[in-house]
Amino acid sequence: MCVYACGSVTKRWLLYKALSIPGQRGEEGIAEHPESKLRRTTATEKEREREVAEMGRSPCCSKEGLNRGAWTAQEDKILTDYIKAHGEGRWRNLPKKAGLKRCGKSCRLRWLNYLRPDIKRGNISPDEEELIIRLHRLLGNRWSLIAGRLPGRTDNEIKNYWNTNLGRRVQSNHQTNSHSRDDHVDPLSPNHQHDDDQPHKVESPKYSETSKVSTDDNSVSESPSSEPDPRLVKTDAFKCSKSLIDPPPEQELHRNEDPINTDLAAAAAAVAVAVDPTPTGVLPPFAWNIPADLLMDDFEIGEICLSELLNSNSSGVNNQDQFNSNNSNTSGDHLFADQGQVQGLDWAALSSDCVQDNYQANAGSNFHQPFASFLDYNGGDQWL
DNA sequence: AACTATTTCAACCGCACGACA
DNA sequence: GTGTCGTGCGGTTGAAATAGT
Repeated sequence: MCVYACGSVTKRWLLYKALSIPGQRGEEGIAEHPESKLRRTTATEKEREREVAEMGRSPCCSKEGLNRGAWTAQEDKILTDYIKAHGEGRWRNLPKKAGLKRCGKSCRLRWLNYLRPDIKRGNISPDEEELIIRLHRLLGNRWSLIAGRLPGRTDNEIKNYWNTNLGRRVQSNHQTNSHSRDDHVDPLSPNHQHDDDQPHKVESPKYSETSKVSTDDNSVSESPSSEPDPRLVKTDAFKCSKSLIDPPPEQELHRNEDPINTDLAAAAAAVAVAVDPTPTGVLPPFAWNIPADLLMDDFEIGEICLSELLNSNSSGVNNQDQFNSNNSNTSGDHLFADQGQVQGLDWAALSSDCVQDNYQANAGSNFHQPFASFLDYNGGDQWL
């Protein structure tokens, strides 16, 4: 348990520091926590690594002789200089070439989460916070997708922010709401006055409990009640994995998760990318698995079959061509409807920047209102 | 001031995917 | 079809910082 670890281990660590037991880590000789070192070199761990290696899958790097833990300024500089000179990628070989005693994975993480020049520093703004909440409502714990909508923010940062701030607030707000449903105020809705304006003491659950909210509980963290909001998005259940691409057997679907919410989440994730594809945006493969009738029923998108939207080329250059090509190739068992179903569709509207224009120009004639709101037009200039 | 409890967030881990041989 | 590699993702950990007593 984290509580135990944070308390007693820290105590022993302070004692350890006070006694100045020598320990070296990194080039600046940062002392490593004695227990963490113990933990990381247990026999079972080594055995597991060996087992994995014997099974044919080598570990990402040999962990012996590598620095771990916090990065030093010198290491940062070496990594930054190397990437500036040679570019990103080839992470496995990077440490050796750059002269770093680090795992390639660690280098990648350090670069992506900390050293990248476009990283935005500083606190999460109220606007960003609202965006995170709304995106989380749509996407669940798809941190990388959420981060993709927040320029300069990393998935790790957002994940941490959610786990330490928002998740807890969402949970406590939900409890508040369930006690006073009649007032029709959603404290986390975009229209609600921001919490920063009304500081209040949040009933602080133990940290470990907060973590459990997003991990052990298979539902979205704001919904512990017995009557989940049907729009809510499940979290763990729709991790982008093969299980979503290959439809599970019927009984599997009904095992322990709500397939509707699972598919809605997939739809939401796909739409979030498809509507405004970024250079890094990719169309999630599980888009293929979304039943068209389900989408039609739930989002009332009229002439537009959302599955077409989901399968539209994220580059958005010529979606009609892409559609035709996809349909004629019949490469997969995807869910394209009859092409006639989408006649009259403004293909250009499916490309990134045109969605907003189209909505404004047609006032929902092509994009029916529920769908438009699903895409989350913010009422101003800001689109999700 | 000293100690303890709690929170934050960078880093780590295992797993899964796509590409390729 | 299979195995390996390179990469990305989400969950978890724990050292350090901060708040509370």
